Amino acid sequence: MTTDTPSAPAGGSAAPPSATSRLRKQFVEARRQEILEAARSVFVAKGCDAASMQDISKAAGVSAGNIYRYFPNKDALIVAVCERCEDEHRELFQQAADVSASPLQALVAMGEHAFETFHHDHIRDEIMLTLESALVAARHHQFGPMVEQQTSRLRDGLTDLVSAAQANGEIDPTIEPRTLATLLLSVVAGTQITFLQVGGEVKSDAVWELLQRMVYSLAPTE
Amino acid sequence: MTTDTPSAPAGGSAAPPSATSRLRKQFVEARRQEILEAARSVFVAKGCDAASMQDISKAAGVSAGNIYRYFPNKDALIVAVCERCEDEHRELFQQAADVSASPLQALVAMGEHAFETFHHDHIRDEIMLTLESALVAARHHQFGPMVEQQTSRLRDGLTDLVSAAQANGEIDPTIEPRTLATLLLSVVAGTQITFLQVGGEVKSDAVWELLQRMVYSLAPTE
Amino acid sequence: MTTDTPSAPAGGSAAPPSATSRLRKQFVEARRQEILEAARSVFVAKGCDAASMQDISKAAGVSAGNIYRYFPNKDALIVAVCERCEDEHRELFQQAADVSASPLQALVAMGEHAFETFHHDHIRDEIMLTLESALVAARHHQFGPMVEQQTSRLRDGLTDLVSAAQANGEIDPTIEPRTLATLLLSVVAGTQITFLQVGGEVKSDAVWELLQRMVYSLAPTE
Amino acid sequence: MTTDTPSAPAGGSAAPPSATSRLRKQFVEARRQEILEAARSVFVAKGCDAASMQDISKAAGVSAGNIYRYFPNKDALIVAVCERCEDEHRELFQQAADVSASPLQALVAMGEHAFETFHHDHIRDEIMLTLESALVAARHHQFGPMVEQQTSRLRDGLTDLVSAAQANGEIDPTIEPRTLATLLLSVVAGTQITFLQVGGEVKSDAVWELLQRMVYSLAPTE
DNA sequence: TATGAATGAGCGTTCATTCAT
DNA sequence: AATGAATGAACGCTCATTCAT
Repeated sequence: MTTDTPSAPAGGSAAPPSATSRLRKQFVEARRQEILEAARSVFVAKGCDAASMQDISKAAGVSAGNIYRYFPNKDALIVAVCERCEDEHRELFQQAADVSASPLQALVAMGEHAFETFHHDHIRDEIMLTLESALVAARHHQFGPMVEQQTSRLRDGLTDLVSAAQANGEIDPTIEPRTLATLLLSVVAGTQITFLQVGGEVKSDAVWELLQRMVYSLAPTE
Repeated sequence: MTTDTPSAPAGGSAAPPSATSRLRKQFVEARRQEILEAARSVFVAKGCDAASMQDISKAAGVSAGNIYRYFPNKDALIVAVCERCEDEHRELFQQAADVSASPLQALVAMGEHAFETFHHDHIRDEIMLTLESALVAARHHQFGPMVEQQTSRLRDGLTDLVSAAQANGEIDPTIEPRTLATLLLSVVAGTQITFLQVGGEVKSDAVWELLQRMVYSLAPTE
Repeated sequence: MTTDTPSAPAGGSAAPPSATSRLRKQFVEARRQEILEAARSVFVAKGCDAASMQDISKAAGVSAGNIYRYFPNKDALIVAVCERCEDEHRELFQQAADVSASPLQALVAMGEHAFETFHHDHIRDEIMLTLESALVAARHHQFGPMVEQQTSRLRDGLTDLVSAAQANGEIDPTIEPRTLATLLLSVVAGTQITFLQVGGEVKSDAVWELLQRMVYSLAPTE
Repeated sequence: MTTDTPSAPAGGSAAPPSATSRLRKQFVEARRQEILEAARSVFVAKGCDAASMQDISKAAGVSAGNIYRYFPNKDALIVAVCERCEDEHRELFQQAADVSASPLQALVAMGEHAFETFHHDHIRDEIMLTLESALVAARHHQFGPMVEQQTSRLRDGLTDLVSAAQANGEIDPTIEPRTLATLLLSVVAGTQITFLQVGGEVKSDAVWELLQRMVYSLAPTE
């Protein structure tokens, strides 16, 4: 994660692109992503509030002032990092849905994926950033809705899957799809919090096994 | 040359000190609570880190410096606020356990209570404070023991209840008690997050109904 | 409240003054001295700047606000403490002069006394207060002469003694009395600084022996 | 000096940092020295404790926060100022030793130098800073090693010189070298204090003459 | 484009001082 | 006369942000 020149393989140092505006745009975007990545790691390590622009600039290998060429202020950086997190989550869930044979299998694949993350190296940090993100969003929300709720979109996707599973005869059709979607989403989020609070002692795999059993119990009764 | 013992000696002449000191102590405690309440609201509104002592002092209607008469520093304020929250939670859960006839009923009563809170007036604030608390604890391990202990104790209580329910023939004994306890705890915490993220749109009661059904499906198979 | 005759002022703070203004005045003075003593010990322990009024009030066994009945502000306290130090020094030196048979013997007795202090328990603290006092005086001096210089008076006394010793045929009369007085004074003050800087390693007695020898070498040559 | 237009720095600092890092480094070092000089004058005028970073920043013509680019905290500033003083002293003493023919001559040259300083323009400031430094060191043992080491080194040097003079037959060999070294050091330090206390009235040259006579009296008896 | 020196506002905290009791 | 709660102005220090280079 050290600073290296991302886009210019040849040449002495990080030379600014000069030729076409297209190249410049690529360069700018690449630099933006570098900074975003650095900010993410610092936010995770120290918290959004405690992280200073100096910290981020050091992690990104650029000067502090230069960050302001790519983001108008620190808050924008925070929002951008949080958004990127959500994007990643959604993307991964989408992939899980795509490769599955049936709606229920897709749901299971998503759960599998979600609970797999507990074995990641920096899962604690990831969780903290997620919580921080939720709090930031909630606070802004409190004084007036601000951002398109990405969580809602995720929940909508799950709801659709549940409906499909019901249509497919895999889940009891008398269950309200949105309710089950909410519950599933909440188990994942909740296990994260518990994990954070009681440390690695949580056996996330066992929880996932049990959750699967409980979901399967919702199969339609003949 | 220290002061002599301020305890009231025999005789009627020294009447004022005891009476006034009693009133004073009440007053001091009341002021402490005022500050605590103010701090709580500011922590919720801006986050523990972003909340300044000035903010709190304004909300409490005292000078900033004066807060230090009642709390040694900001961290102590944070801890005090979080502890008060946890105390309330634990107390309520304890009550739920006490009035129940069987272990499973106690579990259900607790869930009932937990999901009832979603109808509280300031539930959003409560949730945000809970998350704040978890984040603060996770970041600074100085506060860690406090929260970890309290969460662990709650989880231990739930685990015991699940075991008892298994012994009572109410839950499949092949299930690992701690795993089910973790899952239940996580559903509650997770529903809070979801509630925070998607707003009042979440039908917490329906989630609770569904969760109950899923738990009941874990009854021992004959 | 029960004790009526506050005739013993030094026995700890006990009785409020009630009857005559004469008694009241004694009481006030006694309290003043108590506070002064407490302030002195705190100044010595923490330095004049770092010592807070709270510290002093605690050491004196009175409330912080009450000190202001006896001293208009902290600076006045500092000045009063420093003055008292000087008074003590002068008094002790005076005693040494009184009991001596000849002027030279008086000088030696004073040196004896001065170097004896290095064996006191809290000599380091005493020295620090002396230096602090000198600095405070010098600073005020810098912006305009303020206090009668008590050091000058001491030096005058020594000068007189040297003159007397010369008249007595104990010291070479060609030496300027004031110069020798200054040198003697400086050796004492200087040894204090050295003592402070290099710790207890300084053998003050040996220095005193050597100084004596050097002074005796100033006897008149026949 | 009050605040004037910030874009036109009054006094010495004029050159903005230019292209090469070499020039920049020079500029940075120059700024460091400016701040050090300003700190020195403020420390002398108000005392190390009472001097605020605001005072120093005003005296240096920079913002308070900017000082922290050059010194990590106030303590470091104090140490740097004191160290600079000591460095100057030691260097001058070393020079005196180098140009002397015999050990006794070296001692005399050092004394000559030491007493010459009383004719310096800012000798009062120098003395006050020396005392400040001693007090700070005595109070906070964090600075202790620094000052103690330097004073000890000086005393060691003097002790060696005395020994050499004894070996050279210039001083009575029955005298303990360290004791005489301590006495000489103390006379210089003590004269400084006396100078501070009684003002310019002290005839330091006469004291020095007398001290020389007393030292010469320590020559070995045939 | 990129730098990093510089600023200014704000942080948590302390404390001399005041004043109602 | 004495208290101690309260204040307000600093304190040392940090940091988001700006800007001349």
